[in-house]
Amino acid sequence: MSELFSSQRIQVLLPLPLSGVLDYLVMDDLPVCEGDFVTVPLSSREVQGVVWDSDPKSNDVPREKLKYVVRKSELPSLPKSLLKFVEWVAQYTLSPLGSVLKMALSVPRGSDKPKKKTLYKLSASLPEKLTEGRRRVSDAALSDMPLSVSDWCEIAAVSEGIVRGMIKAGMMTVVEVYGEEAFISPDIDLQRASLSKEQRDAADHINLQQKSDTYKCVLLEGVTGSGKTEVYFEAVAEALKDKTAQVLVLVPEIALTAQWLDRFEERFGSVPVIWHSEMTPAQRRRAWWATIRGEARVIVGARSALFLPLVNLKLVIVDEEHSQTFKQDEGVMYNGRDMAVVRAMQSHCTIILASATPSLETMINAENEKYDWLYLGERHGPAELPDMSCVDLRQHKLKSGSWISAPLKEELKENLARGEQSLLYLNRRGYAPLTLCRSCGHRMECPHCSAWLVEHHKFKKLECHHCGFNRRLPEECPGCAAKDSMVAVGPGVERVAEELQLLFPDARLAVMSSDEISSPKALKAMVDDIENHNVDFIVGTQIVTKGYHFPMLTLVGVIDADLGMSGADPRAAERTWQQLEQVAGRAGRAEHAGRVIFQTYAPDHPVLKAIVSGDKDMFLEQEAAEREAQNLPPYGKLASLILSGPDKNNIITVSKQLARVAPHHDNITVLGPVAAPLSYLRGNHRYRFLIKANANVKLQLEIRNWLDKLPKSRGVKIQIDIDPYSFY
DNA sequence: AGCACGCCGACT
DNA sequence: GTCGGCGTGCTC
Repeated sequence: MSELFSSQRIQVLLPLPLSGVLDYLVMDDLPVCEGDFVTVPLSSREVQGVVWDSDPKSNDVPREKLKYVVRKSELPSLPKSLLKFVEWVAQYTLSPLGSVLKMALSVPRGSDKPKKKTLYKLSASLPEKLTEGRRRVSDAALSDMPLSVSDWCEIAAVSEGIVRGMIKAGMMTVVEVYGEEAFISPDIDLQRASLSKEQRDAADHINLQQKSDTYKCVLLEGVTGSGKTEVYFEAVAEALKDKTAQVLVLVPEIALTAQWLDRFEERFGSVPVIWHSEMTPAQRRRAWWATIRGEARVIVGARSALFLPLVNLKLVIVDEEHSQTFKQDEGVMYNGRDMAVVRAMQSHCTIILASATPSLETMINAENEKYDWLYLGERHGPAELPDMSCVDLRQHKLKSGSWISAPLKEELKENLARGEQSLLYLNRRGYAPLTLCRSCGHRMECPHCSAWLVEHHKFKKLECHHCGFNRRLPEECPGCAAKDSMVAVGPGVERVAEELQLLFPDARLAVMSSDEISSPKALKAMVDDIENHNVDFIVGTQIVTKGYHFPMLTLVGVIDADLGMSGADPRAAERTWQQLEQVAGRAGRAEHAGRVIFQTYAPDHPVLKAIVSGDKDMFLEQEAAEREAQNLPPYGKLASLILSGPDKNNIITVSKQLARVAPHHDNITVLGPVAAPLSYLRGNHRYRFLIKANANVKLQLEIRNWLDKLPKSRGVKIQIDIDPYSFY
C-alpha cells in the first residue's frame, strides 16, 4: 500500500490531554524516526508533536482520513530512555499519555532554536613574549574552552580592547557555535573533601556499586550535620570520571538551595545546571539544550527535571527524599522520588536517596534489602546531639491567649542571658487560624472552600490558605453585626512572636515563614541577619527545617508538638516525626550543645516518646507493624479518587453510581464515597473514594476497568491519585 | 489544550 | 434579521 502512495503511516503523540497517538502520513523522502519532533495539522491549526512508536494494528482510522506531516523539526530527537519513561509514568499515574509528554516538552517550541554565537579560543601557538594584558588572557584560559569576548574580559580581568587586539593579531581563533552558551563542566579533582572513616566507607560502597552499571538504590541516612552531602559529592565525582556521564540531583525546593549550590561550587569549581519551573524561557532553553547534547554533566532541579532529555544518565540523587514536595498533587499526580527510582531502573544506574529522616516506605524497602542502607551516625565536628524533653501542658497550664509555657519561658530567658539564639517552631502561618464572633459564634470561613480564614497581621487581612481568597478583618460581625466582637482563636507564628516580644521587650525577633520570605533575596537577608547574630529569637514555620546552619542556635521550642498528629491520614504520625526530628536537628550544630523542648498534651504518644528517647527503631517497628496490619503502602497499594464539580447533588449522584459498580473482592476494597476533608474547595464540591489493594493487584487496571463502567458525565471531574500523600 | 460548532439573548 | 455569549465535544 505505502509504495502506491509513496507515503507512510506514522504515529504522532501530541502534548495534549489525549490518551493515545494520532496517525499521520509522511512522504517517503522525509525519513522520520521515533523521538523526532514533527509539526502536524490538527483541526484548523498546527501543533508540534513527537513521533511515537506504538502498535499500528490498534489503530484503524481509514487512510484517506489521514493528514500529512507538515514538516520535521531540526530539533534533536528525544532520547529513547525519555520516551520509555513518559510511557511508564502515564500508565502508572493513569494520566493521558499526551499530558505526560507535555511535561517533557515544556521547553522546546519551534521558535526555541538556539542562535548562532561567535566564540574564541586561544590559538595553538602564541608568541613567547606577550604584553601584560595578553599574558593574563593566556593564563586565564580554561583548557580548550571557547568563550565569548565578554567572558574572556571577565575571567582575565582585562578590557575588551586587549581581547579584540589578540583576535586581530591571530592569537585567537574563531569558533562558531550554533547553540546556547556552554556551561562550565565540573572539575572532579578540584577539592577533595577530607572524609571521616565512616563517610569514606559509605562513599566507597556507593562507588563500587556504580562500577557495576546496573540499577541499585541506596538509602543514605544520616543525622543533620553528618556529612551526607560530602558523601554523595564523591559519588558524583566518581560518576563523572566517565567523560560523557550525566548526573541528576533532585532537591525539594530549588529556591532554597543557595547554600547547597555554594558547597557544590566549592567542591567542583562551577555551579551545576539548574532546572525548575520558575526559570525564564531563555534559561530553560539553555539548560534543555545542554542536557540533550550531553554537555550538562550535573543537573540539579525540582521534580520536573526528571523529564529532561538526559542522554547518558549514570547517577541519580534524591536529596531530602522524605520531602512531601516531591509529590505533585495537580495534573499528572506523581511522586518525584518514586519516579526517580524508576528512571534509574530504566537507565540501569545507581540512585541515592538521602535524608536525615527517611520516609517509612524507603526504610522498609531498605530493611527488606530492596535498597542498600548506609548510615552516618557521627555528627561532623564537635557538637553533641541535642538534649530533648517534653513539657506536659496538662501540668503546666497555659494562660488563655498564651502559648509559651513557664518552663519554656525560663529556658528562653536563660538562653537569651547567655547570648545564644533560640527558635520557636510552629507550623502555622499568620496570626490566628480562626476568627470568631464572641457574641454570636459566627466563624470567618472562606466562601469558596470549607476552611477557616486565617488572620494575617502582616497583610491586615483574613486569608484562605487553600484558594488565596482574602478580605479585610471586619469591624463588625457579618453574622450579628455586633461591634468589636471578633476574636482570634489559636496561635500562628505572628501571634507567638507577639507574645515573645511582650515577654522579652528588648530581644531581637525574626519571623521565618513563607509570608516573610517571598524571594531568595529576602531569604538571604534573613539568613545573614541570623548568622551575624542580629537576632535572638526566631519564630518559624516548617520553612526553618530546610537545612540552614545557624551555629549560635542552641535552643528549640516546639510550640505544639501534637499538631498534625490527628486526622485520618495514615502518614500523619510519620510526617510529624520527620518534622519534629528535622526541627530538633536545628539545635546546637557547632561547638554549642543544643536543647529541644516539646510542648505537648500527650507526652506518651509513641512519636514523641521515640524522638525524646532517641529510639528510632522502636518507632519504625511500630509504624511498620501498623502499616502492615492495615495493608497500607509499602505493604499494600493505595489510591484515591476525587470527584469534583460545582453541583453538589450531581457529584453525589455520580459518586453513588460509581460506588455501585466498584470492584470488591478479596484483594481490593473501595471505601467511600465520603465528603473529602476539604469538601468544598475553590468553588467545587468534592467527594472521595479510597482504594486499598494487596500488593499483587494490578491497581491501575482495576481502576481503569471500574471507571469504564460508567459513561463520563458532564460537570464532574475525576482525579486519580496513585499513592496519595495529601488527604485534602 | 485549542478551536469550531451550536443554540439562545441584545443590537444595527 | 445578525453578532456573540460560552457550554460541549473532537482532534488522525
